[in-house]
Amino acid sequence: CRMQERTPSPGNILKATPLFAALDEPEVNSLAGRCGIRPYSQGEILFSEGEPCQGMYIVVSGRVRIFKTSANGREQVLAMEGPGASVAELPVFDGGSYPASASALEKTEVLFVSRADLRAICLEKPEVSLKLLQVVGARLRRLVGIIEELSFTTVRHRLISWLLRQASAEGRSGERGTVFSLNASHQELAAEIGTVRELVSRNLARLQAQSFIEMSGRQITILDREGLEADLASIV
Amino acid sequence: CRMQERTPSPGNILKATPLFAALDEPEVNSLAGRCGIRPYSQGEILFSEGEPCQGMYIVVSGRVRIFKTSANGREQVLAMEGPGASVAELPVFDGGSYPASASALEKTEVLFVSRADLRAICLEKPEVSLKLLQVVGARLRRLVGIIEELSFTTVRHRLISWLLRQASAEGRSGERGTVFSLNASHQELAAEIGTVRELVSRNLARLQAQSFIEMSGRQITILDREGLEADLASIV
DNA sequence: AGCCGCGGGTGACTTAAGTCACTGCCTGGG
DNA sequence: CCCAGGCAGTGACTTAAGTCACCCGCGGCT
Repeated sequence: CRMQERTPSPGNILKATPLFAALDEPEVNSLAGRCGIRPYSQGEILFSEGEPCQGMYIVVSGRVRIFKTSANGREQVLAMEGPGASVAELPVFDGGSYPASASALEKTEVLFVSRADLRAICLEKPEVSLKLLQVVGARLRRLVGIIEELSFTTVRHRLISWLLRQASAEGRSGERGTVFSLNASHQELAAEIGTVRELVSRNLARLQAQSFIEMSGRQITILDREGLEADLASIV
Repeated sequence: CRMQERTPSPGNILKATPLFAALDEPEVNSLAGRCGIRPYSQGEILFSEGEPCQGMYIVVSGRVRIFKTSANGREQVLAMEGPGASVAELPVFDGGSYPASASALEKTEVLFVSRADLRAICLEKPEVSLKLLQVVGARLRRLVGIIEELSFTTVRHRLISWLLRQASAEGRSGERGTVFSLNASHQELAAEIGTVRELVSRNLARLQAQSFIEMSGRQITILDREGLEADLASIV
């Protein structure tokens, strides 16, 4: 079902991006002329933490992963953004450097909007700023959620949350429960929930031993959704 | 040196708030007429997580603490805001509820700006939106910093960071090192660095035993700043 | 004076989290 | 076809983190 063979033009992308919904035809075209499409292959870095911020990115196709790296090589994922989402809107406005790094999870295309262009648009069309603030609000909520999970819960808890989220996002209902496939490696999953590979492996095994889930290959079946939810609630 | 006896008028406060620097005299007055000052006593709640967001607050005097509460009663501080800072700008724009709670750390006065008023101003004066985005950028950076600390470091590490931060913010240099007074209870400090009272107590004691710091009463002296910084860096 | 009650200190313990090392599997490239 | 390299599973261990219980001391209150 991958039918998106051709890259759309910058103009068409901008028109389809909620952020710029308030712009009219000539404005979109003017902006489109000044921002280019950049292709990235899997694993490639869009920008690294600490670099001066040049502008904002809009994901056209593929997925972008935003993350922090620790001194000893561990990673913590802050966000994953798919088509239509914007990346690094904020450093554009506070003049600082990028607070985290970004890489392409798969083959990815992004639209790049320079600092100056974005600021100009915001001054001209206040609705764009409001939309931006809305987008940023959602991002802030997610960060607060991460802090909450890291501060208050265990690895097991975070893993269960992740499984339930994944199941409701990508799961099809099978005869024995909701089924979905694990696209990420344990390593990657560990970075998303803030721990290390081994703990992901062990906790998954334990959940299977407790008959909460079943794994075969990259396939995961949620056998006991209520049980998992109860487990989340019960941690006192 | 507490000479701020009288509460200034809303208009004067707004004029002194960087956020609204772009507004001219009549605009400020118009806004001032529509927003009121609210006084809070120590420990009082401004708003609680999950409540629908009515508007934004600007701290006039005192300090506001923004925090999350866990099911078992633990707290995690997300931010502390003093005079001139704004609180809860973001939920105004994404229409959701407050993502965290806020309480007054001391006797505090805040200015309340309603959702509708703030949005109206942003549409009229795009510079205000840009300023808002800048403020929000700083907030986001701090949240990312908290995530980094929680995900990558230990309680000891976070405590040392806190001590060094506090020392450079409020410390006077004494003969044996930088001196400052611990205003917060161990309980409060624990909430700020994301742990529990007992660990704060023990880690402080251990730092004193290692001659990194000295405590007497609420007074803390940083005896070996370089040592503490080296300790931060050495955790591999 | 007596007695809360809060904030603080600490010993003893449990358990989660992380580290290290090694094994095995599977897959894609030569 | 075979082998290297990435991914995964797991045992054994160390240590940080948190929990529980109890004690102390001080300040305010009646």
